[in-house]
Amino acid sequence: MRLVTDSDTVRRQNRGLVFSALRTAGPLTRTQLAAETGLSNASITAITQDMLGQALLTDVPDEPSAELRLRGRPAVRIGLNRHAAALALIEIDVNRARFSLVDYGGTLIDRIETNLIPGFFIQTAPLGFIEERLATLGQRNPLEFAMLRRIAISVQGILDREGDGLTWSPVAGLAGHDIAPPLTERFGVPVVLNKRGRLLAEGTRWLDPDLRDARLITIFVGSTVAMGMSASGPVLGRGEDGATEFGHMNHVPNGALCRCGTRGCIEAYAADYGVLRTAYSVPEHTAPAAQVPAAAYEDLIRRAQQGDRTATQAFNLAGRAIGYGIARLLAVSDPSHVIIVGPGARALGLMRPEIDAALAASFVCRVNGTPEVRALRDESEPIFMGLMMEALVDLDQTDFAPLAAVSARA
Amino acid sequence: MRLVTDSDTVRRQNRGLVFSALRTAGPLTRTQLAAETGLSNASITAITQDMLGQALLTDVPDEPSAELRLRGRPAVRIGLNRHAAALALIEIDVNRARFSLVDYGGTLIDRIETNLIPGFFIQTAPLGFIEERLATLGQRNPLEFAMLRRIAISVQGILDREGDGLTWSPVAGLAGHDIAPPLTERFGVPVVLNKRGRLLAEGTRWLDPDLRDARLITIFVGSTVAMGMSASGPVLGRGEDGATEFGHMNHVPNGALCRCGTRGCIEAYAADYGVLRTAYSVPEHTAPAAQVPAAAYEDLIRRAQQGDRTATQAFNLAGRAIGYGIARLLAVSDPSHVIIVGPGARALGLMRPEIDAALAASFVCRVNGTPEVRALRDESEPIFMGLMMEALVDLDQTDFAPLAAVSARA
DNA sequence: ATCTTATTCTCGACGCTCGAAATAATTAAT
DNA sequence: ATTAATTATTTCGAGCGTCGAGAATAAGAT
Repeated sequence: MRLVTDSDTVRRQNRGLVFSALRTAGPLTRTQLAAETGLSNASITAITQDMLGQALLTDVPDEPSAELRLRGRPAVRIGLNRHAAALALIEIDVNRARFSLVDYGGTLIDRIETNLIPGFFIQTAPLGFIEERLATLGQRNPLEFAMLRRIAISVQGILDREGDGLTWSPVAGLAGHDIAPPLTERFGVPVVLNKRGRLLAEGTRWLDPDLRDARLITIFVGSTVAMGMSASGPVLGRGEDGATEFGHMNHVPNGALCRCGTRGCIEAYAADYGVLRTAYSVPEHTAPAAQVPAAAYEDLIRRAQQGDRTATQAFNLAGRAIGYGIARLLAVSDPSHVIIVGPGARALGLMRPEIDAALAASFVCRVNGTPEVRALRDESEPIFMGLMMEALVDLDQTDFAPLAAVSARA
Repeated sequence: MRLVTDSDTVRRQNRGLVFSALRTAGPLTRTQLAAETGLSNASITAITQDMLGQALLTDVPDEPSAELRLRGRPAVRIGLNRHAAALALIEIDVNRARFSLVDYGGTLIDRIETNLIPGFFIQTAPLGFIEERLATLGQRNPLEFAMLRRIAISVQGILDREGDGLTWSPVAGLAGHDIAPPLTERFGVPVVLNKRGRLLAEGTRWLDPDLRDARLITIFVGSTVAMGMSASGPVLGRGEDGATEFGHMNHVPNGALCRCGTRGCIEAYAADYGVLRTAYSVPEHTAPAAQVPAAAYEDLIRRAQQGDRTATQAFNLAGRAIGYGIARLLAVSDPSHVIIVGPGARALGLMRPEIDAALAASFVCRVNGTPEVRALRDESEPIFMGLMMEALVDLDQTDFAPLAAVSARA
């Protein structure tokens, strides 16, 4: 439902524009800011004056190495004030949890990392685990923690309707608890759960300027298969954000048994356990391994690269599952780029022939051409980036852009 | 890219709200309008005064049968002025073309209907055909045609990037021509091509008030299989609107030959020609029939309903293709309703067991539940409705909402 | 006629953007 | 050193659209 627009909305929108310009381009002069946002110089002056007054922005002393000094009044750049806020970012994976404290400028202040054994959250309640580590971060950085404005969590699985917890997760023991409300209660700030797949896509766009305007999907291939979509405009996927259950899209009716208990999911062919199962000729209806050692998967890739028949065949099947999955997705969405990330990215060369074949055999690709498929090795960086930028932009737009001007007092 | 917001934007947005309220609820009093839009009475007075002055709105004389007259100043309802504009709507199907002239209130003024033989547009240039009939409409209704503001066309197939024409269409001979620009040139109004699949979904939402807030997908099953999505917010599918190539989503790698030339499309199993091919045990790699007589398809439904084995089997395969298609779609989107329309809607009973089975076997349905699947017999009504409402709302928001106030002169 | 009541209109204030003109802070030229 | 030129930023007043409060309007009720 569209809402009434008034001068409040105008302020929020245009301040949002200023934040967004500074967030993407870094510190800018007022003149650049006017050009970037499309606002007039007069408005930029008014807006930045307010924001400086509220300590959301700060003057950036120009580097003295100003070689190409122009004539005229020197421009002074202003940027986001790092000390305006702090955020806690939490990444929960199957085998690792990472807690980061960052400031409003996106600088890492402190970090706690914990390796998790499979089934860890069956023993230990996730909420307590999280609270404890957040408290530690708070004790170690009391000043910054006082400025805490958001807790953002990256998770895998399916969120419940309100986004308070998970209804299902590949991380055993994580689903079924209310996570966000108790944390909000305890730390007094909004808590957001984000799907890792989408963050990956968002983060990838932030990290590569060439992709800033791309409509891209990322496909994580590793212990699971997960997809995320991201584009500069709004993107819809499941649950109105850009996260999907791609890995559990059916590939073959009644096919291989997946960790989720269903048969024929893409994941059952393309995740590490699926590839290993095929490679070792284990019947495809056999229960999947709970966890695959990274070394075993790496080893299989090496064997396939050296021409081992069964290993090659396993990656062919994986590529076929992913390829048809993408082809089917293309019937309802049209990304410009497809990026394969995670451990499986190293095997893209092995899977590519089958992926390409599947795409070539699809009607939409024949008519509209094929999106660019590429690999990206490290997924940890983009996920963190996506989580952080998502939270920062949310803070910009939701908390700071609406702030009314502090009227000047005599 | 988000744009600067100023008082112009405010006016456009809020006027858009007024149009939208009147468009969905019919004539309203100023007080109701204020409640519906959230604007203050003062603003509604100002806005409606302008719009009345520009003859976009008009007083609706209250029905004298005002039984329950309240005390106080009687409220006077205002509604959209039918005579403010006219629109030409064109629906092009495989076997029929329909040209309608409607007014700003959505009332049909005149209509030309033509049956098409297969391959008609190979003989006759589509553009000339369209121009000729539009000209006829203009001659028959000169007064209304003078108010023409839009030409909106419903087509099947894949639009080119600019939306000027089609790159592919199941209507032979229709693709490959520039259609919109010459029409704009000749008639001096914007011309929009809309994908039939999406219009169907939009129109269905307009026709059934219960579905007004649903996230729905419609699947047309007949001579083709086509899907559209529609929801109250923005919906993204292929090409950023809610239209997709669902019918050409792969169902079985290297499967039955589709009219599009690809193998294994859903359509190759579920469109009329696919079902007939299966029912008559024609090899699935045989070239599809160019057109299936409606009677032949009806007949097959009757035979299946009477228990004929091969006929039943054909509809089972069709249901399976559609069911897995929906299940795969659900991995990346989450509609609340799935509506089967077109000739195939009569066969939903025959296909439903396989559709339900496919959904039940999917992971997402097990976790999130199954969307409601229902049939809708007539597809012509919702397509026309969707085409009309789409064009009217576009006219409201694009042309009329931005109109500045006519400043009062002494 | 007068009172009551619901609807609509009028008026002044407020908040925001904008263009134009003024001011500020430099370098280049004299 | 002073002045001119140049670029960046601020100030000022106008314009526009919303809003709340109170006034005007047009009935029914008494």
